[in-house]
Amino acid sequence: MATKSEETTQYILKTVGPLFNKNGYSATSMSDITALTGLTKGAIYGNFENKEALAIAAFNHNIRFIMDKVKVIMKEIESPLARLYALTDFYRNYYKHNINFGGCPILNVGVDANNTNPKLFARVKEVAVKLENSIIRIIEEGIVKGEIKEDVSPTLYGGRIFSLIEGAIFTSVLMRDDKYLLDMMNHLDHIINNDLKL
Amino acid sequence: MATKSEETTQYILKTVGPLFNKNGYSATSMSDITALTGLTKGAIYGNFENKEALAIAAFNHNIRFIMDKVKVIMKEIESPLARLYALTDFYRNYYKHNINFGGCPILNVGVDANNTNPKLFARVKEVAVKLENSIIRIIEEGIVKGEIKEDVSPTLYGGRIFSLIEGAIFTSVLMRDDKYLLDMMNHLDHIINNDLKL
DNA sequence: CATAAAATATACCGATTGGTATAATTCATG
DNA sequence: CATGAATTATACCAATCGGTATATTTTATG
Repeated sequence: MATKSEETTQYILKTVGPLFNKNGYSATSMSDITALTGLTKGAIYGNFENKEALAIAAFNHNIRFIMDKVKVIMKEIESPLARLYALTDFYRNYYKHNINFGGCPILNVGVDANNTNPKLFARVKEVAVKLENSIIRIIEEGIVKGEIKEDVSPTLYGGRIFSLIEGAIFTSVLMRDDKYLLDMMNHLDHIINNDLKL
Repeated sequence: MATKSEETTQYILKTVGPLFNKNGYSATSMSDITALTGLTKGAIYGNFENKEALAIAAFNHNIRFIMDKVKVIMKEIESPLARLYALTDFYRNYYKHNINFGGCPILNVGVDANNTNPKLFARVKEVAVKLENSIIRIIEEGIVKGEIKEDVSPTLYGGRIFSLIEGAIFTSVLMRDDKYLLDMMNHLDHIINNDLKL
């Protein structure tokens, strides 16, 4: 049980996470990392194979950082429809909670790693599919439980809701204004009420 | 009239445009640029002050490359409502026409330059606002011409449509599947028909 | 508290980075 | 077609890049 090493590993990840999320892979140098963490290359390379492995680990850490909050909220709610409304509420608060963190890791790394870092990009895609599927499963469950219309396509609406959220995060982070995200969540509530809700 | 220099300038921009759009600012080196163009540093730095100025010029070139196509389409159409439908049709074809080009420059550079390159980021924001405003103006004109409901907020729907499009492009480029973009344009048509159309 | 192992720091590596001074070449024009 | 100006190529710069070998320090344990 390498306690000390595991501690520094976690310290590095939580410190470097926002840095990678804000600056991207190429714009983040190992010197930036040693400077911000206050550690030396020995400590970094003692715990991570190379920069790429560190970036992937940091991305995973960032995702868990956000998704753990969602899971806590979702665990309390059994109704699929209520879970969808909870999702819009979660993203209503997303901007103010995540702007200093650099916005959405899926969006940032999805754009950043595309065409430049295949391994990192593959991991982002994996997480995106997972997230999309979790929305799809909520809708499917809603249909089974008789809360959502039977003729609704879970895959179609799952992908649509995912795109819709990412787009609104992008615009709000770009414009430095959460109004886009807030309005989109109103629109999403409207979709739930009119298209999904039975 | 510096003809030769202006020719190389344009050649550099059209060659380097897709490179910057796909790889981003930091991941694109001057060596990449000289290699791809077949020119030397003398030619590059003879026509552009530095890498940053070249990246901004490349972004502007990329934007014009796409927006010129939109303008050509829009010029033929006088009805605001018809112009909105033409917009959804334009983005239905967007993926297959732009995937080799690297997707949407506003999305890519908006994410890439955020927190890392203030000048480039300011330019992206400027273009995004301009694009958003052009959608807003279509809606405003639609209200004036009695094609769109009077109680519709042009700014709200302008921002919403912008976010919606960018989000769908992101997901389609991430997933390497244009189904997200196609479905979102169906959804956008639905919004136009139900929320906007009088 | 001695000791071996684990973890971190130090010093260094070749390669590449963006950028520049200057040489060579191509260009337009009288 | 000679000539000066505009343009591009060459050779080089210090700084930084990601990464590594080794020395030092810290840690856990008998």
